[in-house]
Amino acid sequence: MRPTVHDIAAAAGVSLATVDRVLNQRAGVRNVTREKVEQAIERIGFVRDVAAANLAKSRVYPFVFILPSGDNSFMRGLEAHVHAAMARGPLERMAISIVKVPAFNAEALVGALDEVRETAPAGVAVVAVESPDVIAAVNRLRAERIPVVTLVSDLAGSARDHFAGVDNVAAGRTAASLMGRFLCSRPGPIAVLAGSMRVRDHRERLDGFRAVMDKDFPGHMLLPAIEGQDDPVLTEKLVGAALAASPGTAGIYSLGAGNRGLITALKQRDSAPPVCVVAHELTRHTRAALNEGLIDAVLNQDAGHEVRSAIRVLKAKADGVAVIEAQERIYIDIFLKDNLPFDEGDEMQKPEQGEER
Amino acid sequence: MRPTVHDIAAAAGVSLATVDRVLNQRAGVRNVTREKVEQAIERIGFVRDVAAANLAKSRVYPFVFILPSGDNSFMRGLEAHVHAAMARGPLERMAISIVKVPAFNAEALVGALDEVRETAPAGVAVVAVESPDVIAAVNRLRAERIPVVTLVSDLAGSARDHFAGVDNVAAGRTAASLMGRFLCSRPGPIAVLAGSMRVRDHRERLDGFRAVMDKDFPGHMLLPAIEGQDDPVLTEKLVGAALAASPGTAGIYSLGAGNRGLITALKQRDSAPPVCVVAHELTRHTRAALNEGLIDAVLNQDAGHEVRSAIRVLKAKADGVAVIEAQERIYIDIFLKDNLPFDEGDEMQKPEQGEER
DNA sequence: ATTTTTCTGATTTACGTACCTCAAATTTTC
DNA sequence: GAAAATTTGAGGTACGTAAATCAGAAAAAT
Repeated sequence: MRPTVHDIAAAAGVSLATVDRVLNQRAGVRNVTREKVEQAIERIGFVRDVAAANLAKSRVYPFVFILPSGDNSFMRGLEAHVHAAMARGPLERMAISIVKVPAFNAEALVGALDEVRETAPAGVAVVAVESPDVIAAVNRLRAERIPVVTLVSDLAGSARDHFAGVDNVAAGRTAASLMGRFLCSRPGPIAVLAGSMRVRDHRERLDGFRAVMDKDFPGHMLLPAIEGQDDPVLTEKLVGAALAASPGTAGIYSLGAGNRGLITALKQRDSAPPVCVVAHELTRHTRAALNEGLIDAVLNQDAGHEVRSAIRVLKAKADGVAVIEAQERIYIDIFLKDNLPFDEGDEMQKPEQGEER
Repeated sequence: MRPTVHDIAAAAGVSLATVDRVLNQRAGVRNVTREKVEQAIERIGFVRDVAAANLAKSRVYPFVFILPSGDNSFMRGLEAHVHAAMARGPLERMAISIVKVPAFNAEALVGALDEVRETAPAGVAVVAVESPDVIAAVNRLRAERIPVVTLVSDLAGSARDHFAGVDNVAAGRTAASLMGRFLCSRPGPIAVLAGSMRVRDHRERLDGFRAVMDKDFPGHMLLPAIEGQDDPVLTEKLVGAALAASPGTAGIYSLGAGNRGLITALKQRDSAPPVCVVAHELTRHTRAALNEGLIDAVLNQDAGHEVRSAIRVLKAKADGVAVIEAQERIYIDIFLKDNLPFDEGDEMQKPEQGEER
């Protein structure tokens, strides 16, 4: 049987009340006594029964997710997963709430972070925007011992506890590696399609992609990035124009949110020589395109994993329990048409009105 | 606030004792009363607080993992992960134990399953061997409402609750797809290296591999499978011989446990024309070979994920709680040298004395 | 040495559920 | 309609921890 607080009291030769004072860092214990108790805890290997403690405290964990608003459908998918977690929240004594802020707006994010801090939550998950002010705001949360997890997009230089997301440089490198090998030394320039170059994860992907392309497949020229602003119509137009301008284009790396427009553009040139396409995020559109052979590979980050991982980490941090690092590492999933997961139960991956990302 | 048993009693107009009798399916309640209580539960949306219930019951979950013995290092890695879970077991009221049976011995497995059943565990995870007797033994467990999860290797036709493992046919298909594209229409036969063709997951991988090769890359002949019995020395000899016999070999698919011998054999022919190699399971040997360019891609199943997933599912089933299907799907990880996870905290992936699988 | 302050002990209640006992009420059986 | 059997109610204790009160002991300050 696991030792209990009573066992500590007995082992330390003090009363239950004193043990409680030490355990819950209440005032009114001399240092000598405190040390005696702490040694006893160490000696008998006591670990607090978190479930019982929560029951006694009738504790709920108020967790806050700060997400960008707007119609980025990857983010909307992420939000759907947070909602799913909210629904099962009560079962695990969690009260998850969502705060939305305008995308890529550091000032608004700082405001949200500070407001959230006032409510003294048990943990905060945030899709970070890079800025010194945001770093400072996150650090203010940490200064009040509120656990912070960055989601999807990390915040380098901050005191955040954890990052729940993929290594985007590695993702870009992998995309280049696949692309280069799939091209089979067929020459021709490579087009890059992004939403906007002002987003860190997109920049990182491009950096990784370019690094491997330059090093391992130097024969290919990288065309300047097309910025489709995640707009299907605009993207289709720009991609069509780019392909017309460089008819010899050998490959396209779609590292952002423009897949739907990209796919439409690709369909309109079926007689043209094939182009090797590597895209990000598995949605119903990219899935279909993979199956049709329009897209050769899709790199995916599992939003559901990211959300659940963030919650697990927040809870562990709130409880002062160690996290299983290996469990919380988010892998880049590589999908070819041959290892697509079955559809069932996949609603979350393909938001209803969602575009491709 | 969540409704409690007291709320049920009030809502149904009965006493706490009666609510308790209904909730815990004790005898001595008329059907009319039972229905009244059940309707009240439904109406106010009561869900049992599992943590409090477990506390009251001082419940521990005795889970049993039945693993094959022998020196298959993938299995030993799996066992290490089970041990890791055992260590954190008490924290979550779990008492995990391991039963080892001779590998691929259906009779021994049946004996183990029946013996385990006697101990009335809260759940059983088993690396299945395919046989009607094993199916029957698993069904006997299920008949006593003991949750059963198959691990790594599934048991088709049984009443097991869940399979914690990858889709090996899809893995084989993916390997073929990568291999075919990486070969860039370079001709030549393809060698297949297996441990033994009597294992279901190996067979499935080969089936998937062959299907895609025949369909999408019909130019390549598949050489008969080399069975290296997971022995490094034997494997090295056989692979060396095979490469010498077919000097034009374009690719090697290592679908089993022979990676260490394979790598040694590959190193001894550095002047020979390059061979495209796709292997299974990321270990320190395959990782190094990836980095050196000896292996082109590694497909991996994350043993840690599988173990933790199995435990989560067993616990959920034992509690009568729904599982999050999307969370429990084990993906095939594809590793190129560009997306290898960092080393830190990776001990479990590379068992100390472990060979390549 | 006395007062004040600080520390410690003993005890109680609570969290939500499980499980037990005993008596009372109700239904069934003859 | 009485006896027997079944069903229900009321109440308590327990699980391991938190949090509180209040009295008493020890230390510090005067």
